[in-house]
Amino acid sequence: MSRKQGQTAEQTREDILRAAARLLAGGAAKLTLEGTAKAAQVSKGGLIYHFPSKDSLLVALAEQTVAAFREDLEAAQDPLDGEARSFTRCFIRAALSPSVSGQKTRDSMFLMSFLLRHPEAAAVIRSGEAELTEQLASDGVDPDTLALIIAATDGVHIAPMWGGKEKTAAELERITEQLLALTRV
Amino acid sequence: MSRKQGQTAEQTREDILRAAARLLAGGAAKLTLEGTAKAAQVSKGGLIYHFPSKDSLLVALAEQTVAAFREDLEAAQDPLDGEARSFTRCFIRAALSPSVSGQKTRDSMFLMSFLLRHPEAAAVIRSGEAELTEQLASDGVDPDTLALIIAATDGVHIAPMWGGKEKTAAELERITEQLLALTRV
DNA sequence: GTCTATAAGATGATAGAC
DNA sequence: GTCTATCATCTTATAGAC
Repeated sequence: MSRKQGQTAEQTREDILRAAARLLAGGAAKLTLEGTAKAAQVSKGGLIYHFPSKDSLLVALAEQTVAAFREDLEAAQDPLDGEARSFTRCFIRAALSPSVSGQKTRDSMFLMSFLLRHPEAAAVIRSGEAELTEQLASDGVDPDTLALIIAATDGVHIAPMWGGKEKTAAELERITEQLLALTRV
Repeated sequence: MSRKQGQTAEQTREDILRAAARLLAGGAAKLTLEGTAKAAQVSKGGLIYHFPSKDSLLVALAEQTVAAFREDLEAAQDPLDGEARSFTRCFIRAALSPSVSGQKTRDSMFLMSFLLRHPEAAAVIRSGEAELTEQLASDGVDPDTLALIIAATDGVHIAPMWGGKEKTAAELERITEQLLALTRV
């Protein structure tokens, strides 16, 4: 009894991941298999066919999140910026670009903070983060300045969780400029 | 059958809140009444006497968290700093002082991100945060600079959740100096 | 490849003893 | 003021039909 007959297994898998991400983005306290299945318009059994355990679902979600930021990073590369410390500037633009930050920030922070409470998913996120931190550390920016840059980009994303308003594109632009300037001293 | 005979009700209440905070600080995915009671060395029934519902426990935890930061803020006031924008500097020192940040940051971030998923507790935290934001906004610092300061202090606290190492006292000092300098231009 | 049914365990909350 | 016992509900996961 195939409900999603027109779809490949891969498409159904993505439907499920998208549904789970959407539920968590809203700040839900918990994610249940049944609730996720309903939101993805799949039966609970159907979901479990694709993700044999809850952990496997959360790990897939974490992998998707890490991969998405990697793509944002590559999209933010500026072929004209051949100077020193260009990777750091690329990171700043990727982290603060309105297309990444606008609207999606609060959502992805809720998602991340949820995943970080589940050891297996947390390991995926932390290893992605460690790789990024290492790349940044070896880009030549003064360590204290780099610490400030990383803290500021993280902080921009998290503010909306406290209830702060999302930054406008103009505000993001001005923060981006302040941080970019720090890499050019 | 009073197990905690030597204690006042208030002391038992605090034992329970402390135990709950400790459990959540470790990044636990959920907080159960039974687990909390066990950690506080009280029976489940005993806990429920003090906190009639789980929500009431979480709200008390949120109130305690907000009040604690208020106290840190007052302790960070510098009677010698009578110049303009001194409240912003007070905030920077309070948020980044090693006694507040060291070791406690990751823990309190896990606690906060948990409470923010529970509407009633989240409301307490967000209203405390709104009050603080308003005080900062009216302290005279340029809005874009203030945005950077707030983002950076938030970011310093959250980094350890991603797996980043806690900042050393010296590193905190240098970030503090960079931010304080921004209020004096 | 997706579904139903159900087992097995955990959880929040109540009632009432001491 | 704190405890035990119990209930109703929810949740993950399995087994097996279609």
